[in-house]
Amino acid sequence: MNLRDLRYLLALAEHGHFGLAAEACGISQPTLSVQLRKLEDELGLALFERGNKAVIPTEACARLLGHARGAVAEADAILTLARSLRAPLAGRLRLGVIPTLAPYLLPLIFAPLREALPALDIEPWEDQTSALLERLQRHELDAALLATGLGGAEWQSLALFEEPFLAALPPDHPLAAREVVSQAELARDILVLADGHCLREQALEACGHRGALGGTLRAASLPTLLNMVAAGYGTTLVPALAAGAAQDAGIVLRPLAEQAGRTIRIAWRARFPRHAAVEAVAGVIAGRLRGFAA
Amino acid sequence: MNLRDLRYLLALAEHGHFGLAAEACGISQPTLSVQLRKLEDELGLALFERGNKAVIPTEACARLLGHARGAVAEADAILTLARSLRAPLAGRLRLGVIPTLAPYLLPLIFAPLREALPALDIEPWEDQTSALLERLQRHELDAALLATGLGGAEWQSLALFEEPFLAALPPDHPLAAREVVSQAELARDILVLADGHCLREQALEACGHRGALGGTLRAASLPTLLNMVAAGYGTTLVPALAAGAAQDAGIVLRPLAEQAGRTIRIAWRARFPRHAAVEAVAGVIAGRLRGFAA
DNA sequence: CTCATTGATAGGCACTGTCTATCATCATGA
DNA sequence: TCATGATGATAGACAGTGCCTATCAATGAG
Repeated sequence: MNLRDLRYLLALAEHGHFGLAAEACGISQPTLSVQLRKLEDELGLALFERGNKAVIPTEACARLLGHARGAVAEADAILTLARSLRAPLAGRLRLGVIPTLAPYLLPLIFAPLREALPALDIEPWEDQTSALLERLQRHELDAALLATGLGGAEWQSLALFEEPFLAALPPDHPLAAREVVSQAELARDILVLADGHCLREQALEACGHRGALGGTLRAASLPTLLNMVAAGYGTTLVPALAAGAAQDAGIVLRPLAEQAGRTIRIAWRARFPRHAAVEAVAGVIAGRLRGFAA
Repeated sequence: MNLRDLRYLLALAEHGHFGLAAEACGISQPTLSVQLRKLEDELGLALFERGNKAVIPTEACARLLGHARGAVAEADAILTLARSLRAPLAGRLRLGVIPTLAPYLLPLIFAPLREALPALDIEPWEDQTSALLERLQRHELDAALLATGLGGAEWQSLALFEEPFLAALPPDHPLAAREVVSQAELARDILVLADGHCLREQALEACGHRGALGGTLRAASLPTLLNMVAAGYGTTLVPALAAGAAQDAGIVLRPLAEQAGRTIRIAWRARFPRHAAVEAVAGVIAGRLRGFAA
């Protein structure tokens, strides 16, 4: 049995006339005769009583018609739904974002994304890099905004923009009087984020620290870290997008003597079929942040 | 798109593995690969993300799966329903019966029919011959029990049994003393049914009357006619199956000098596909009434 | 590095859905 | 009564396609 056969069945039941039903189906009358006979043979029962003036469904046929209509309707629903899903730039896109980026970047890009890709429904998910990659691998995310490069043929990624690091100092800190701060000076009383944040390692590396800091306070989030710096517990490096939040917290920002920063990338599974949507999102974000490093 | 394709789709979504899904569908793995690729091409979207360890439905696919399940379920319902409808001796059979027969015959045959054809659901409909034939023609009845022969290639019929006529007399009627009553004597004060009842014409013909009776009382139904005879308004002919009812009404019955009666037949449209059911019913009725005329 | 697993591809075969042409049946009307 | 038109069924030919076996390509494990 076939969806086509069911369409023929419905057409014949509706028209009560082989010729007209065949025309409605876009086939010839003999074809309809043959196909319907086959369907009757397959089902093992007479579906229509052929009269001289009319072709009338048998009672058995009448009881099948509802199901036939149901099957055809479901099939049509699939076709319709597929047509609406076909546009790669439409539908839900689950986008992971690391915590040191999300609160500062997302407000900047939501409006441009909505304007450029109105049919794309972006669903953000904030977590640390390793968690995001696991979710990507489990198909629980479609793409992620990260600050680390990643290798392996299973991943694909695009660089979006460079985000410089700035020295963050309490207002009464001796270095706050300088125009420019060197990493070595900053490193003496630097505070960093807790384990798992990629910014932690990147900040340590930028300052020349190699191992972990013993006994140093560690903040669980960037806002907390900024508050600790503002309260005079030490210094830190902040990514440039968080500059506004840092200043609001009462922190003094200074450029680094040796420029340092991180590259924000968007990453996805290499086999992800809707990579076109990801690339479109990448284009919008890169466009919005163009020239940001300067 | 095809029901088969949808079954493949569901199997692959369930197993997440081309080889296993193909085996479940009873086809080879390459066939499943090809067919699924075709379905993806037709729908214009990727349905599965092929990984090295697993084949995972895309979100678009997940939204289609429900409809696919629906379509397949409806198709299966058609197959199941067809299997149960296939038995020709099952299901509803709408059986017309003329009014001068129904109340006397039906009580006799219901039990044997239920026993012999338990799956057949007989739905009686009482009306006069012409109305029954119209309903048959409109497919509102499947068969009818009639007392008249009927010609034309569009009809088919089987004789079931002969039903003799008996002379029906008021207890105090002069003829009630006879052992046998001749039609000519009976005809002098005969009462007949109203127009439309086939028994009216048959009774008149049996008594030698050719035209209509002027000014004679006409009963709308056989029970009424029997009551009129019992009350002494005149005589009549009753079909033998109504003998019990006539005697209950206080009527004296006598055999006719020249045997007369009517043939009860079952009739159906020549093209009716379930004629096997009608013929089975005919067999049961004929068997129950065998030897009735004697 | 080698081997096993998994999905994709190629070529060939058989089935079947479709067409045109034609027939059989039946009702209608001159 | 017979010709005519309408309707569905049948026959034969052809093209499309679903399916198989054989094989390849990519990937991951030992």
